[in-house]
Amino acid sequence: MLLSKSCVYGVQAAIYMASLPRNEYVSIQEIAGKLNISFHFLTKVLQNLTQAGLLVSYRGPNGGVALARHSSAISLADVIDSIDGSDVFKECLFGLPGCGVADPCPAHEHWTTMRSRLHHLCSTLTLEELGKRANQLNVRLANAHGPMNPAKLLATMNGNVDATAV
Amino acid sequence: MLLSKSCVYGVQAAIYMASLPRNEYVSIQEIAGKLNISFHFLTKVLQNLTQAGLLVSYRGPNGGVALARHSSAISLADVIDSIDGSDVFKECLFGLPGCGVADPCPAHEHWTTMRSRLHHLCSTLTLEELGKRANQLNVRLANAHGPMNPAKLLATMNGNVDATAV
DNA sequence: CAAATTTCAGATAAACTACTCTTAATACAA
DNA sequence: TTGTATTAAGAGTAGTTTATCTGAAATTTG
Repeated sequence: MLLSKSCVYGVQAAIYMASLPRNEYVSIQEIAGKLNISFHFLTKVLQNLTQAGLLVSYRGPNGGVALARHSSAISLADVIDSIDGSDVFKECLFGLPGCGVADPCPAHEHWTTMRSRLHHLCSTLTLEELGKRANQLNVRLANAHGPMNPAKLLATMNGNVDATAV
Repeated sequence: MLLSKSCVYGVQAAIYMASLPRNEYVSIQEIAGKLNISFHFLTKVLQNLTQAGLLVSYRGPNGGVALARHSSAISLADVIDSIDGSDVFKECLFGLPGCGVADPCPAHEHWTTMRSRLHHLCSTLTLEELGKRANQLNVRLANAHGPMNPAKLLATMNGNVDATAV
């Protein structure tokens, strides 16, 4: 996949925070519960975002994490950058180091135009917009709508997905 | 990265074959040598391509692998499909299973247009074109121009890359 | 037929990613 | 001050990907 799982978790958490009516401290436990993500793992992921200055954190009762800026001032690219690094938007399609105009790979020209479009999309997509969409009917943020029970789990394992493809 | 390393190796090998003046059996050892890839690993990767019908193989002296069709009839997407699977061009940005019009993620609309562009690019980029480009001056296919010696390796580790960035 | 060359197939090892667990540090509340 | 809730930090575990190695099967050449 384009993004690492850590990165996806971070993005999902950020969108969840942006989807709340007000920007306030939310405990990581709550976020992990809503998104069905391992609490301990999410903790580590969100540390990246606080260290990058995208989130502010507060320890102790009623503490948690909150967006450091208004959701309209944080782009999807900001979040991706902080977790997976900016290589996603810079890398050669074949991962060749130093691939550039002076020493290109065969797909260089085609890929750079593609890649800059991708970068532009992620840079202009703000958490505000994504949060608004997340609040719309029939839009979901995480894997399952609720906690997975054994029956559901078995159903998905048998390929019985509850939604149609594109 | 978007593509797995196995997939990149397969693509590089396919482009190398397409860059040759005539389509003939080439030993995997030769390809691995030219591209600085582990011979045994490349062998396993190319087996995927032969099983997918993109290559034909021949055992014994003067044997090897060759393109099963004309290089203009094999797209980059064909090769990617055969190794990494077609999920690359179908997957949700966040990897949510069943993400579609009925049950979308917040980024669904934006991502699908992006993804279809990517798919279109890879489907229309043929090995013929990529092979031609590979034959042009200053275009390279693989990681290093020659085998890496310890001194070179050390130099790159110190950030001394022999090519300029975009 | 024997020897050399090559792909095919499977076992093993190393490296990386994803995840879990434990212990600290911090802040509030009774 | 003691207990509790919360993030921070880091060590440890499991699974996947990447890479290496060995032997077998196939095919040509002498």
